[in-house]
Amino acid sequence: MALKRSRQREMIKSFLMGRKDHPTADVIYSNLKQQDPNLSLGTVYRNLTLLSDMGEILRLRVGDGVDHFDADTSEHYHFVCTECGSVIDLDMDSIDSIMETAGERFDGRIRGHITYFYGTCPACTRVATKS
Amino acid sequence: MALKRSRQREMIKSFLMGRKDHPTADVIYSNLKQQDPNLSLGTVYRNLTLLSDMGEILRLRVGDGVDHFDADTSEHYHFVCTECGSVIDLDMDSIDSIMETAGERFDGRIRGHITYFYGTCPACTRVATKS
DNA sequence: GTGAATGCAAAAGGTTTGCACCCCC
DNA sequence: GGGGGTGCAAACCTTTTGCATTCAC
Repeated sequence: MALKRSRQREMIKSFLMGRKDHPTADVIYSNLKQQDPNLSLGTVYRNLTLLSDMGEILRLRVGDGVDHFDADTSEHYHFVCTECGSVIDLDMDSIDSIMETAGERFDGRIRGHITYFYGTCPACTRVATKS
Repeated sequence: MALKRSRQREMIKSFLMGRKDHPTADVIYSNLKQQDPNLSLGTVYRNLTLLSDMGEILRLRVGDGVDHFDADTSEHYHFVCTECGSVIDLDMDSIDSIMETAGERFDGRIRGHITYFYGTCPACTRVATKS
């Protein structure tokens, strides 16, 4: 049951660390497939699941039906563009205090929250505004 | 292209209005199938999609891989139990102000946010605490 | 050498869709 | 009667999984 290192897992992790967007399994696969033609999609999924279970990466379910992955596990929030679907990191203060608000009239135990902001990203805003 | 009423759509909508949990398409289907054995799952999905496109119901993607539906379209928040998967309405004040926080250092246009709180629901908390 | 990891392909969900038939206006 | 809605089943997509093989320790 001991974890063994694998070239594939390292490829996947470092690919992810090198990107600020939040690629899907398929994007990761097609990119890495070029430098390692034997790579299989199942391996990509297995490692993404493993890494996120270990807490080394984040699995983002932004609601577009496809999982996105993020190597930045620090607390931060995401914005999803409803035009182009891109997922962007937000530089903002913590809003953890909303959990207190949520817990005031709730009997269970609130351990966390998932928040996605959506709207039009800078690039799409520019296009829409263009004269 | 004009919308015609359909017995099935009305069944679905009123079933949904009669529940405070947030059933999945399959739960809706199996329940209504009993009073209308000819009902098909495709029809349920088509109508749920139609109703949510019209804004008459909400499609909740809570991250468990299955869509949940809610006839209450008023602004409110949801809690998802990580033990039993139940989705519960939260009685809480608006946290729309988080959008201002999010927008401070962001160039795009933020139009909304989706927030799910997660943790242990009242029922599961009780079980876990039981001596 | 042992068992974890891979590659391949099949399977498993959940959701959508094509098509012939039905029903509402 | 025309066109939207339904039922049925097949198709779709993303993700998971079984199994024989390969690789790390």
